[in-house]
Amino acid sequence: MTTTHPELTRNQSLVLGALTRAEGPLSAYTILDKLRDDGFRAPLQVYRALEKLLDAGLVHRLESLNAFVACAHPHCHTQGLITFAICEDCGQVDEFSDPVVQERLGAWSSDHGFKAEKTTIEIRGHCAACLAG
Amino acid sequence: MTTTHPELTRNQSLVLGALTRAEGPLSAYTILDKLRDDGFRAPLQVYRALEKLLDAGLVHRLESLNAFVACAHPHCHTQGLITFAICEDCGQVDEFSDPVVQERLGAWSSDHGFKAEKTTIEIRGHCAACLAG
DNA sequence: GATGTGATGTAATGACATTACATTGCGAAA
DNA sequence: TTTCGCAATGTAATGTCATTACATCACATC
Repeated sequence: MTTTHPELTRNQSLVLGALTRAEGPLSAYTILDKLRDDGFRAPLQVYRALEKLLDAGLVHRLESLNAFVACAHPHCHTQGLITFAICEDCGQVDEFSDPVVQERLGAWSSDHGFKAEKTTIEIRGHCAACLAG
Repeated sequence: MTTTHPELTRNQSLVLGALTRAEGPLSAYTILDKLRDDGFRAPLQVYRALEKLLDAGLVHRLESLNAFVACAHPHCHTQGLITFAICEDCGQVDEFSDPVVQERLGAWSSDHGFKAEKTTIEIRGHCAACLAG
């Protein structure tokens, strides 16, 4: 079994490349600036590519930052519920998945007849490296 | 012992009032529009009031909506970690706190030497009432 | 009365995202 | 092969969210 992503278009590859090279989240407009030399001119070119990459699970959106980051585990199937730990000093993002958290939030939803579509968990703080500084 | 909030200024009271009357999240600009008749003219008047209300724990910011909501439990002390369940149909927001979730995220932070400052958990979906619709 | 501080008023700008519409490239149906 | 349809793309304009900069006011303290 392989996780077959649909072939990426040129624009999608460029955006994914920019996010992968950057070791941290980028805003759509920052991506746009990085891709000017590749012919990008307008925000929509970035947002359209991001939409597909998000659907494919290759990129995540960080709601508390209004920014985007390349998935740390692009080979795996889309995980269930991902938590992001974001360092406010260096910008690094750690991505992990806790089954107990997922189970507890799922239980609340069940108990309340709530149908969850998308769950965001983001921890803002300071990573070990920066604390050691 | 009582949780004494500093007295609210006129602008802060107006903003809190608008959020309390609205039974759901409001954007800063929506609040501004609602308070035109009370003399509000500029976004900053709203954002300044929101800042204090957020600090006091009387209002929450929903990151995935870029909007604000009056706290459902304004009498209690500031809770630890609050999860928001947001209905995409009716806009209603449920607010709850799960100690196990808090414990698990805290454990991850400890394990990784990460110092959490602020954690966001938001579940977007459809509430029971709207599903019954 | 002079001074300092926190709240307020106003304008301008910056940052993030979407709508609207024209065009292009390419595969399938005729 | 031509035509049709559709997805991707290009471009401009606009909408939405948030902050910076600076002037003013209210009021307590000295």
